[in-house]
Amino acid sequence: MKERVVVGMSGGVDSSVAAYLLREQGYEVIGVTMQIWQDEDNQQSARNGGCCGLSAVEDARRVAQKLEIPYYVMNFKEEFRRCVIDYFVEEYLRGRTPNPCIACNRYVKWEALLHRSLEIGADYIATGHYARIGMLPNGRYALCNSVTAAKDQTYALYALTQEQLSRTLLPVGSHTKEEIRDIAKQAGLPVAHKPDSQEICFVPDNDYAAFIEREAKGRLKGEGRFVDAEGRYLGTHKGIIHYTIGQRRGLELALGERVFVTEIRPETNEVVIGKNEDIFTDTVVCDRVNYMAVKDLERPVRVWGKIRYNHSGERCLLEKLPDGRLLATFERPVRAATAGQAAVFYDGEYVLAGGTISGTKA
RNA sequence: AGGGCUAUCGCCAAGCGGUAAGGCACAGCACUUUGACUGCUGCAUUCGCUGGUUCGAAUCCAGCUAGCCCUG
Repeated sequence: MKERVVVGMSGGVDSSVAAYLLREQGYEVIGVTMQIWQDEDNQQSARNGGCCGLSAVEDARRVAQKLEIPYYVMNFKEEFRRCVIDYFVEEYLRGRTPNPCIACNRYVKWEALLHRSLEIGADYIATGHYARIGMLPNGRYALCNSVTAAKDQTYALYALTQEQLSRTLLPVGSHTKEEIRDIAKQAGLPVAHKPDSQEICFVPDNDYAAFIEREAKGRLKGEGRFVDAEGRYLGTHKGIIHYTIGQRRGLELALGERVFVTEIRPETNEVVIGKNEDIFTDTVVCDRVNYMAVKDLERPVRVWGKIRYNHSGERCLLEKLPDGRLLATFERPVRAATAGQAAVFYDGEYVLAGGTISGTKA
C-alpha cells in the first residue's frame, strides 16, 4: 500500500517539483495550499509572490491538475496570526528583530499542517525546502545541507522537532536549484519560470514598519532619540520598530561618515548609533534552544555557527550555560548579532542545534 | 547703529580667472524565502542677491541681504 504524503504547495517552482518528485517516487500525493493571511479577493500583494502569496492558490491548483493529484486549500489563518503575525509584532515592539519564516515553519507548516495531515491519514508532509534529513548513528534525525546546493535552507528549519522530522520528506533537498528548474520544465509544470520568493510574504509593499504600525496601533512609543555611545543626542528616530542592529540605510543621519545602529533600547526608546567596528562581537548567547543532531550538549564543542539566514558562518566554540542557554564564542568576530534572530550551529554538515539570539553577553 | 569674518547640492566641504571635487544623507536597481549588510547607478547648466571688470568669474570689484565674532 502506497504511503500518503501531503505536500505544502506554495505555487512556486520548488514545492511544485517536490510534489512531482514524490509522485514519481510512488507516493500517494495530496497537494495542499495553506491559506494563512491574505483573503483571496485581496489582489493587492499578489505580485509579491511570497512563499504564501496570493497567486499561490491559482498556480498550485494548476500544478496539481497537471500532476493529477488531489488538491485542497486549508485555512491556517488563525494559527498564522497567533504564531507568526503576533510574534512578529511583539518582537519588534520589544526592540528585537524576529525571523517570521522560522516561526512559520516551526508552528504553522510543521505543527498545524502536519497535525491536520495526519488527521486525514497522511504518513508524511513535504515541502520544497532545500535541505535533507538524515538519520544519525545515535538514532536522531538531523537536517543537513547538500554541499553542492547554493541554496541552504537548513537555517530556517533548525527549530523542527524529532517528531516533526520523522514525518517529513524534503525531495528537493537532493538537487540544485538549476536541476529543479530543469525538472519543472521537463515535467511541463506551468511554474518553471516563476522567480524565487523573497521578502516577508505577509507584508504588503515590503513595508514591514507600516504593517506593524497598523497592527500595533496605540502601543507604539513613536519617535525617540538617536544617541551615540556617550549618550550625546544625534537626531530623532521614527520609532524603534524601524531599526535593527547593523542597519545603515534609512537613518537619515548625515554625519559625514557611514554610521550604523549599534543598540536598540526599548526602555528609553533610544537607538544607539556608532561605527561599523562597534557592532562586531565574538560571543553570542541564545535561548529557546532546539537540539537536533544531539539530545543535549554535555561538553563544549567546536562547530560552525550562522547568525542570520544569509551568513556564510564562522567557526565557534559552543557551550551550554548552567541555565540552559547556549554560549557561542567565535574564532573571528561576527557582525551585528541581533536579538530575536536565530543562531544555528552545524556539526559538519548536520544541524546540531539552534536557538534565538538573546544578546552578545552571558 | 564702529570694526572684522563668512555666504558653493538636504548636511559637511574642495575650489583662489578658464568653463562646479569628494564624503554623508537620499533615490532606484542588483543581491536575498526574515530584518540587515554589501555592490552598482543617479543626485548643483549652478555657486546668497543685484550690477560691474574680462574673450571668459563660484573665483576680481561695488552695492544689497543674511549669519557669526570683536569693540561700543
